[in-house]
Amino acid sequence: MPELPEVETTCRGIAPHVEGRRIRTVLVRRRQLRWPVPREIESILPDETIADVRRRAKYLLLETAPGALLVHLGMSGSLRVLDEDVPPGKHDHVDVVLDDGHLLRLHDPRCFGSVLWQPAGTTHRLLADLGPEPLGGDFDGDHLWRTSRGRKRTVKAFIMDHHVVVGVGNIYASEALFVAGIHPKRAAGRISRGRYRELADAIRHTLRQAIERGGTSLRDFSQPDGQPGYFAIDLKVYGRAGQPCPTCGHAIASAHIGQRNSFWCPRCQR
DNA sequence: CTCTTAACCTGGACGC
DNA sequence: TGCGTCCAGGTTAAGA
Repeated sequence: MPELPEVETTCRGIAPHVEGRRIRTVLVRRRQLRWPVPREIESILPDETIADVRRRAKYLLLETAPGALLVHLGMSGSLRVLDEDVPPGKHDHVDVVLDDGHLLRLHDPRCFGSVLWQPAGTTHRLLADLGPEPLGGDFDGDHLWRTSRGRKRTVKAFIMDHHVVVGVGNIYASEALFVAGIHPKRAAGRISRGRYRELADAIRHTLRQAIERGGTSLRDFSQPDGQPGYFAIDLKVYGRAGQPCPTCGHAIASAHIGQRNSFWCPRCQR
C-alpha cells in the first residue's frame, strides 16, 4: 500500500530504532523479490553501523560506511522493528539483525518490493534518473509547466512519471488533480502555467497532510502486532465512484487512465 | 524522444 | 465450500 507518505512515515518510524545500531547479520529468506536481493549485502553489512536512514522517492536508504542498503516497499511491503526472537511469518523475506536484540524485518506478500545495494560514492541506476522530490525546493508549478511542453500524454500519467516528479502514486494523483480542479485526462502539454502552480501546491498539500496524519496515527514500529505506519486518509475522490463530490455533490466518475484506476468530479475538474 | 503495454507475484473479494 | 476471475495503492523493460 505504500505511497510516499507511508514510506516517509516508515522512515521516521524506524529511524530512532536503527540509527547508530550496528548490524550483526542480514538474513535473506526469499531472494526473488522485484529484483534478486544482491548477495553482497550478507557479506558486507555485518559489523557495519547504520549511520543514517533517509528517503529518496519511495526508496529507503540505510547508510553505512561501505554503502547504502536500499529498500523499496513495492505495493504491499512493510518494515518493522521487532525483537530478534519473533518467529518470521510466510512473507517475512529479509531481516537486518541489529546488535541490540532487535531486527528490522521486511514483510511483503506480493513480492513487488526490493532490497538493493548501492556502494558508497555511487548512485544506483534505479535512482539515477529520478525527478525532484515533491516536498523539496526543486519542485514547483513552473517545473511542471516547463517539463510538460509538447507532451501529449494525460496529465495524470505525467505527474505519476517519476522522471517528472517522484512519489506521486495512483491515489495521490487523483486526489491532487481534484484539489487543483484539473481533469485527469487533459493533455499535459495543454495546461497553463497558472494551473500547474495550483497543481504543484495541491500535490504538496495532499502529501504533507497525509504525512501529518501518518505521524499522528503512527503506531509503534517496534510492536509486533498490527500494521505499522499505514493510515486511512480521508480521500475526497479516490475509491468513491458514484458517490457525491464533496464540493458540488455531482457523482464522482471513474475510469482507467493508462491502466490505472482514476477518479474525478466531472463538474469540478476541467 | 515519447508513449503504451506487458510483466513481475500473491492474496483477497466476488460471482457462480 | 470450492473454484475461477478480477483487482490491487509500484515500477521497469521492451516495443511501437
